[in-house]
Amino acid sequence: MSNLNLYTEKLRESGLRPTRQRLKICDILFSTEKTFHFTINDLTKIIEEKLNEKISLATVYNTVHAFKRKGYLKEISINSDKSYFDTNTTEHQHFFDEDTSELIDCGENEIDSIKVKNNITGKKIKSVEVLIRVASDNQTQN
Amino acid sequence: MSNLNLYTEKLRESGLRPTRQRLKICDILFSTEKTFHFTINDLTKIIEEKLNEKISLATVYNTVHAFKRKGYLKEISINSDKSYFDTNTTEHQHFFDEDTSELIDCGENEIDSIKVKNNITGKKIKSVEVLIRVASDNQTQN
DNA sequence: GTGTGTGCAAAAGGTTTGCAAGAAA
DNA sequence: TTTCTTGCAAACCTTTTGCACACAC
Repeated sequence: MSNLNLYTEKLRESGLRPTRQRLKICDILFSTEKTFHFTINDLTKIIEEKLNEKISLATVYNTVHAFKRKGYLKEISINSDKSYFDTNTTEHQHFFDEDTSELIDCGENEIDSIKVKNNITGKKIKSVEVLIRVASDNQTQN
Repeated sequence: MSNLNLYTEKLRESGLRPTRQRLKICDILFSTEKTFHFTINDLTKIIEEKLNEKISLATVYNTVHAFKRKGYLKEISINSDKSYFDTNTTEHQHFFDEDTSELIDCGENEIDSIKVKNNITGKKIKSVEVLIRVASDNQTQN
């Protein structure tokens, strides 16, 4: 609970009122140096465990989407029943470990940046997302 | 309804019984030269319109997943409430038009093939998926 | 005070499941 | 006749919505 003033300011700058709930979520998401990946469900659990209190599901959804809209979070495309979010909003790609359903950041050492040589006429490129699916070798097929 | 024997054989080879429902779905998915993208909902509608009959939702899901497991269909990763499938199972990437929620195939003219320089230790790369999100320029943000 | 944000419960939407009846081998 | 498949409805899960109350400014 260290950067409360910082978060308060950041939220206000974005036109978001610094409510208790939003500040707590900020604290969970942005107070560690390490970036991380999470689902809404993960986040809800972390809130309950770390803060020993409940923030309503609707509010968690609202907040996460607000933060995404403001560019503080990125959503990651995976074929999954649920949405994954990333506190690292810089351009980078991901490994997805199918054994554990875990996302792993992928840096420049792992993959060259992708150049789109021809785009669809009349459209603008919003993002280029790469997902490298991995699994252990001894995979059951079928 | 031309390739029924072909489909029957193909299904049998895969250990799938060539039922009436599966053959009809084969006919819809594989009898055109063009590959295409669809959601379960799309497919269900096509079945109803083209065949003037209903195949139960559960069966459509079963069949699509069976075909995916056998490698006759690919699932495409998009952040979406629904799953998209592709009858083109060769390695290729996609544009996703956010204005229309439409998938467009992406060939070698549009993007270089991706080389993964370093993989996660102990894991095997299952696939490398690229999704290029596009939208028209005059996009409302926030 | 006014406008936002929160919380709850209900609803929605896509997908899965259990199970009895039906078809293929 | 044994095994796989279908179809239906119910269940499930994630996400969204409506609305009254509470909070921020």
